[in-house]
Amino acid sequence: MTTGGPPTVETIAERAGVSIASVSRVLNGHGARPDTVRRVERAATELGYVPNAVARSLKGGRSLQLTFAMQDIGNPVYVSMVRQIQAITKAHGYRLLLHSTDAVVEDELAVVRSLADRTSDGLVLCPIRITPEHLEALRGAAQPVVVIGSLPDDAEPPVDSVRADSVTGAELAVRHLIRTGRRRIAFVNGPADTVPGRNRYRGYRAALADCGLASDPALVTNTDFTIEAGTEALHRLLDEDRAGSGSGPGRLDAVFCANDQLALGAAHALHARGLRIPADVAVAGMDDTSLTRASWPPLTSVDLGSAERGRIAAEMLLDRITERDGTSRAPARTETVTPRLVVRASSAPAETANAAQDAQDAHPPNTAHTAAENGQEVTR
Amino acid sequence: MTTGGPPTVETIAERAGVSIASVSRVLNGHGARPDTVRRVERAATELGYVPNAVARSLKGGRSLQLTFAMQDIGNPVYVSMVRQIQAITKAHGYRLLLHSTDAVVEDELAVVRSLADRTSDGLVLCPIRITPEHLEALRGAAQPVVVIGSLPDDAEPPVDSVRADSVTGAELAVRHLIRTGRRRIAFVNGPADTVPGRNRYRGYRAALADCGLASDPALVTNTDFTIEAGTEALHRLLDEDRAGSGSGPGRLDAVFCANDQLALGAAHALHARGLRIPADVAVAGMDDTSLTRASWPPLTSVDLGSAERGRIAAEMLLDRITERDGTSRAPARTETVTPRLVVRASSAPAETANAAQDAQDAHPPNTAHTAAENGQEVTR
DNA sequence: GTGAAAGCGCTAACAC
DNA sequence: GTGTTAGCGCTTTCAC
Repeated sequence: MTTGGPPTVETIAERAGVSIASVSRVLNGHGARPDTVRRVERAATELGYVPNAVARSLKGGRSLQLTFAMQDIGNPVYVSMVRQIQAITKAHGYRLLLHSTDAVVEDELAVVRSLADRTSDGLVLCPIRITPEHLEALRGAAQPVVVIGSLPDDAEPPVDSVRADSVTGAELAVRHLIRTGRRRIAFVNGPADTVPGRNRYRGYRAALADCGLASDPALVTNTDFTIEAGTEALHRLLDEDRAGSGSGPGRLDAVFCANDQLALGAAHALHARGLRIPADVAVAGMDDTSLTRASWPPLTSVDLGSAERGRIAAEMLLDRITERDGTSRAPARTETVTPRLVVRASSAPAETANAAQDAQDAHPPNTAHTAAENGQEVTR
Repeated sequence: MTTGGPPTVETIAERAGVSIASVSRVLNGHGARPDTVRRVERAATELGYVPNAVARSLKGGRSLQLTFAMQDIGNPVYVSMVRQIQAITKAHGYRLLLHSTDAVVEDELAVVRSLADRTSDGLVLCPIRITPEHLEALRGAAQPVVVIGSLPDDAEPPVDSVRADSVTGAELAVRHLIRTGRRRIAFVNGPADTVPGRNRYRGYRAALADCGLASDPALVTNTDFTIEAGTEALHRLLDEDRAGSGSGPGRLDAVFCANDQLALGAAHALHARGLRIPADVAVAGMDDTSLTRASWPPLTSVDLGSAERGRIAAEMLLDRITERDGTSRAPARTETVTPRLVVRASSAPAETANAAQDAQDAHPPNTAHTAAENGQEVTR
């Protein structure tokens, strides 16, 4: 008999005068006599019945939940990923579990291992760094995993992945700065011992070399990915640049930064010194976060496709999950998202900067031009 | 017997040569003979056993999951809430489900009702607006709910809630602007038909009145909570202000904005017109999001405690959940978070602004002073 | 088309 | 202490 708790199939069955099997069938639309359908639906409505999803999961072997794990949701890059992932999982009837690892490796591994607790049908993971332990954990994952980031160039990667092409991205930005007349281009990079740090530096060097410009080590610096660090780094570079101007070809005329936070920090340093952006120094960042529009002048940035990576990761994950119901398992895929330069006022050519400034009075320079217009610039 | 699937208590029991009950006891630390403990733990380790959390939930009646539902994670205010909530739920052994309602009322109601599916042990809800349907749904919620926002001032509110005091918050900002010498203070507000919109306007009016300043309707405007809307709104106000300057006491010397996005937009308009911040026009926003430090000069803003509201909401929810194991149900609580003014360079006094500008060359004006210093200013 | 019954994996009485 | 057993709420054979 039915107790005082929330209604269950049994409660409905009693009320409708049928068996619990019929209740289940009607509720899942598996066909029944019209009369039965009517009585069950009536009872369910009257009792305000809501199926117990946990019991369903246990029986069905699927939780209808997906997990997204990243360092810290405070980073705008992850915010755009979450938005995409959330939208897609929701559209497919999955709930989204959010997990912040706070950049603790052990926590990342724990997330992968906890896939075995059947709480989640799959995982999108943004690791800070891929260690051998990661690879082992991924290989033994109890549920499908998609990694956002760069897996080692292995013959057989353990899981699907989506990566940004930050080498090309950095090249795009630096070429753009050169093409618009800049010659002494500083580079404020993040930590050197990370994959993004290395790749963005490679892109910077490559673009300079391709355009026949020497790369001056005094113009490159590494620091943390924060606004404050960017400000401090640029003050330092400017001090040194001024001090050594006797030997060098003159003051720097552009700053390329490894992400938008650094670029904003750099812009602050320039403002504080009374240097004009872009008339005196052009500035460009990476990631094309919402900060680009918060900055004045609006910040040129390279969109490394954080939203798109989120979307692709979610889709890959859902593919794997539906695939599993099928037969064979396809080999792991690796997708690379094409970067896109978004030009805004912070990198307008120096010669036309003043004219542009006047024009801004009427039309604030929020209009962005993408690399589509100058796609041919991208050679690689 | 055991099939090829993932290991279960039964698999372990067979391997350890004990009953499944003993396995369960050992795994939950309920005491057993040392020998039994050893054998079970050994078997579990060897098999890489991970308990099925879904089965546990079904048996235990708790999912160990909590839900946070808000409009859109893209809004920085929600990001700081999520961070806090995530940290607290994690510390208490709960997973966090994220739900974006996209400001669709029907979706918000669905979230509340879906608490009956036992997928989540509780909900923190940030509704865009509280309708009678909301109240009804909240009253019948199958699990504890905490609302972040203003419930109607009812004798018995349906659930716990945490609210910001944006009336006082707006007053703080406007009083600060007045105290630092501003007299014609414009107000760029969000939509007028929302609770925040109404309250911020009340605070603005109250501060002006208290200081004996007339409030000029021509200085107040309503628009959307976006950067672009802020830019457009301020251009409009400036145009009108200039046009009617014959009758008015002169051009506006400060802008108070109902959130940081609007304030950044307003700052863009000022920059585009060549007006200096804060020398010509002071700017202040609300919410104290990360955008305040992205702006140049750094933006004065009122911290309405989004992080703290998130923290309190999560704690209230956990209280309710543990309480339920106890006896009686305490009446619904309502907490109000005290706003805090964070003064940055965008609102430095006009007279000293130029001197301050020079000082910034050495020390970028990132140092913030909180209302703690001038707390007595808050009279209400 | 419908009902009886098994079983998803686990925990907790209950007897021994 | 330990094993047997019931049962959380649901879906799905399997007979009828």
